Amino acid sequence: MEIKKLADVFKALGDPTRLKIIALLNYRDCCVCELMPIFNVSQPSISKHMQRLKVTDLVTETRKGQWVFYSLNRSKLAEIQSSLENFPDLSETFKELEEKGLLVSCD
Amino acid sequence: MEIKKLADVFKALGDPTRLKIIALLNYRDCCVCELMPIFNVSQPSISKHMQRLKVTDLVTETRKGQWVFYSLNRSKLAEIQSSLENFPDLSETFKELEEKGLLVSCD
DNA sequence: CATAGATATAACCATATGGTTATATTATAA
DNA sequence: TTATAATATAACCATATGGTTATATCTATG
Repeated sequence: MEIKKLADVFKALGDPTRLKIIALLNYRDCCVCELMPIFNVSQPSISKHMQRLKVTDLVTETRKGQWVFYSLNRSKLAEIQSSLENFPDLSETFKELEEKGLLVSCD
Repeated sequence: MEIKKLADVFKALGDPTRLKIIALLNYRDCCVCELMPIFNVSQPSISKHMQRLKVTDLVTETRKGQWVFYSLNRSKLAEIQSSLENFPDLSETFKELEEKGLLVSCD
């Protein structure tokens, strides 16, 4: 995943409320009205968190009657996980710094 | 890791500059003056990013003469990784919701 | 000791974020 | 069709964030 996109996903994970929502969805799909009483926040607040998780592809939604159930996108989580051990190869960047004499040599 | 702390770490990862710094440190330890020319930002900006990565335990620092070299804390990364598949058990939360009749039953 | 280089900190500013209340929108039920 | 429940969106506000410039701190060197 490209760095900017990956940062957006980490930013989405970087909020205690959203992180707990993800832990809850890991247990079972939920709709907004179920999540509301867990967090002491308004309905629009939860709704906005869910949109944020949706646009970053961390959850998917399924309408069931008047409810919208959100599910954890486990494959996205797996993708994030692997991105933490497969960083982009930036050796080219260091080669350029080397050529420009911008690398510190000490010891 | 407790949710609030974990969110702080994800927040630290949730910035393109810091994420690229981490990818660079994955290749080799760096000091602030080496990172500066890579990003088109000021020295204090890089310095603040490094402090942020330091307080979240994502990097460690070692002074070598007038330079401070930052290293990636790989065990912290591993910890983050495992936190993405070991969420806290929140079944108790659902039990309470169940008792209060706050869970939606449909289908 | 005085100077210079590398890094950190302070103070400031524009934008992003996470909450709120008010108001759509959508789907079920009367 | 009208009323109600669930969700989404709009508009707003206080705080966090990421940048800046100016300045302090720390280390090596003349």
